Amino acid sequence: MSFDLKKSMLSMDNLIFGIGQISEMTGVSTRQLRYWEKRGYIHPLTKEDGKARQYDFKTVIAVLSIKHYLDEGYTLQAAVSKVSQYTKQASLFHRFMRRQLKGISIVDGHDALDLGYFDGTKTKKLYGVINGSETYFKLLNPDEVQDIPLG
DNA sequence: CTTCTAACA
DNA sequence: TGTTAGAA
Repeated sequence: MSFDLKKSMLSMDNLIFGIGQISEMTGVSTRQLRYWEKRGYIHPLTKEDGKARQYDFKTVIAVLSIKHYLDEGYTLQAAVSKVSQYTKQASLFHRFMRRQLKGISIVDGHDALDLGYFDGTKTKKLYGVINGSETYFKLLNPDEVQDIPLG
């Protein structure tokens, strides 16, 4: 099987954690984690009666995020709401990039995101150039840029 | 030793 | 929420 750039870049999933691990990583008690679950705020991968819960990495991020807002003084409900908004935006961004990111190239001597053909003529591609902290877009013919091998 | 559920502080 | 008991 070949190396999947998008998968490796846009999904740091596949890792599984136990409730104790998440508790240690986030500072949220196992009691709280089970309570948040009952409230419908987090969802274990598996939830068979009497058996240990398993969580994915996304849940770790969610718990850390909720914890962050709780520490800021938000109520649990408000914290979850905040995280939900962020999660939705991240999901949209993720969906877009997963579809549009074709690879990494060199444009103007800098790293650039290959965002694919800009129009239906399949002549020019849109590149997102990254020059240090500065970024800008550029339309170029694919043969005008140097592609960086992936994987 | 860790996690689960349920109940009490 | 913390803690605890007894079972798994």
